[in-house]
Amino acid sequence: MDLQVQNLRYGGAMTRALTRKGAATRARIVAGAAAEIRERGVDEVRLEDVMAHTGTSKGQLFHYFPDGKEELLLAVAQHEADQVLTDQEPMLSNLTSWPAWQAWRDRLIERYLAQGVKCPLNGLLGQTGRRAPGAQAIVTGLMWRWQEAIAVGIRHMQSAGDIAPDVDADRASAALLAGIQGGVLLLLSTGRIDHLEAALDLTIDSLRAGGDSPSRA
Amino acid sequence: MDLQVQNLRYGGAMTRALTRKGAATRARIVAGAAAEIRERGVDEVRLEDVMAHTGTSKGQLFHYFPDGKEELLLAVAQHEADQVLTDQEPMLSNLTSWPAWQAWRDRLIERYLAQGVKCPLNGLLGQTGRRAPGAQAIVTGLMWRWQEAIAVGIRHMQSAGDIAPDVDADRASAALLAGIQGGVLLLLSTGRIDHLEAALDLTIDSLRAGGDSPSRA
DNA sequence: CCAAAAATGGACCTGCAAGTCCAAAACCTG
DNA sequence: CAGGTTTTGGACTTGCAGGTCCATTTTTGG
Repeated sequence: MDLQVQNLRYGGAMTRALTRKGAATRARIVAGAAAEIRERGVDEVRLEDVMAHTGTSKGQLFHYFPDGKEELLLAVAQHEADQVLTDQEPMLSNLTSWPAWQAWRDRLIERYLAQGVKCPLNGLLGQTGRRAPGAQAIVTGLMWRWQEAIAVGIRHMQSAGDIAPDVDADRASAALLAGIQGGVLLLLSTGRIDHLEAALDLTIDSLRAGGDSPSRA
Repeated sequence: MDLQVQNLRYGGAMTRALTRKGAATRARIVAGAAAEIRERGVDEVRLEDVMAHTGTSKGQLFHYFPDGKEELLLAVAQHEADQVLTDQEPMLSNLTSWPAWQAWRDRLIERYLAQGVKCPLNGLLGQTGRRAPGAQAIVTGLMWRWQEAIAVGIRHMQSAGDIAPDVDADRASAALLAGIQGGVLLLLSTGRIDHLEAALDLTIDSLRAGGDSPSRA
């Protein structure tokens, strides 16, 4: 029945019977839409733009995304969310020494500096987030994975004696992630990278110094 | 010529000749639109919704906002931006002791906890931000005022000897603001207030402890 | 009380972008 | 190659939200 089938499941229903060619087209649409959205913002992108940019027709769009724009945006969101973490590798998974933390920090700065004002997820959160219930889940999942990766790094440093053992890794990683997100947000709105730098450096320095003074429960 | 006139200027052109009644109607539209947007999100709100919610007609909308939706959204953004800082008073302008910082922190938590998922500015930034050039300026201005208020608080604490003098107030306030923004963003996407709490508490604690170890230039 | 200006109501227009439909081509399997 | 399935192209429909327009009412200063 199914020959070269690639089941790509997202929300509830699964897509079936995708030919190799079909899968390629589908991927091309997602990638093209993602690029277009990064460039112009979510609500500035019409389906027609995606068609033009990817060399596809309306029939194809609705063939691969029967629920239309919403489903496409969901796929794009997933695509972009995965990209965010991938872009931080292998640093993010190797926070095992202070130079390694520094390298990760540098990668983040470099990446967002290059990206500039084009943040796909902020837009997708704001706009897809309310419409599609699934987009919320995608972003939440990304944040959770991100924070957990940081927490793993902190715990590793603790086990090596480089971070005080009384630091709450979960709270510290939550704070650091918040600083990153806010830094990116401020980069988006003000165009300056200062906040991201300051948040990263000060929070990491605080971990280095003595970390979480448990003055609060 | 002009009797009871209230000139409300925003971007370039100024609105002229506003009767008392007119000003009231205009204010009612802005407030109603803001409420509607907070409730449903920017792109879910149609002009018709605003009309229904404020008891106005299309003629009125375009009478007070000749440039249509864009101009209205700009006015709403300004309205909401002002509100953000107002909601933090008088705490934000009185960061003169550690209990005062704590009170400010508590107010922030309380406020955003109550507000929950309804963040007007995030949506307005994402959607109006790209369209209208002015919206970007509004948000930037808000962030700048916010950060400056925090910096003033830090400097005050330094002059009182409660924060180490080698702390860079600008960098520290930038980091704290980033933590707040990220915390709110994460509240929006995950529904949990943990990140905001962690960012606030850890950053303030770090200021309390010894602050900015100037290991980096 | 009058004339000018502002405020209001609501019918109407218009463009556009999402979504529908179907017929033709390409493709796979046996 | 035959028959079914997937893929593709593009014309057509549709709904709707933003914006225009003007006629009517209200307000205002003198």
